[in-house]
Amino acid sequence: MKSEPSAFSIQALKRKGSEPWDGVRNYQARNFMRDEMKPGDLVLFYHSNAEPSGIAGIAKIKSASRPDPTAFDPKNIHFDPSSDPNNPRWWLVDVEFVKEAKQIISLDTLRNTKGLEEMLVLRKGQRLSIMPVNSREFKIIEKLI
DNA sequence: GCCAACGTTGGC
DNA sequence: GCCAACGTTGGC
Repeated sequence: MKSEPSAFSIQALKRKGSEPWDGVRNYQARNFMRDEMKPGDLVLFYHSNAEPSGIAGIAKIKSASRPDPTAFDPKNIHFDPSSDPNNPRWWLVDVEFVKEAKQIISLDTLRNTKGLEEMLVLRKGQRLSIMPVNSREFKIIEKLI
């Protein structure tokens, strides 16, 4: 799961303990949260637009998916007037802090680590903010954190 | 700050 | 259903 640290960092998650992953307005990313993520699933927390960009820690899915309340709040920047409360368009999961990396696992490091060649986040033009990681890749990265 | 890559919107 | 225009993402 990606986040710009200037907006919400792994340190912010550590401080707060957990956080509703609201504001996602991309259908593919929503589908991962709504349909695929289950409480207890582990997450790589990625800092985008950062210095350096890379994996900043590990988090865990805390809740089952639920409608994103910010979509119904006209004052919220993520308000979506076409999302019907009776048939919510946008969903979120609550994410819980697990671990902060001793140092960021940078994109450069990821690219140079054997076994991570196929990682989605390393693909050119990949802008998706939530994407799956396979368990083999996860284990390799877990050792680096 | 630049800009390539991509997703979404809306006229037709 | 096509596709140009537009907005956003995110590495650099």
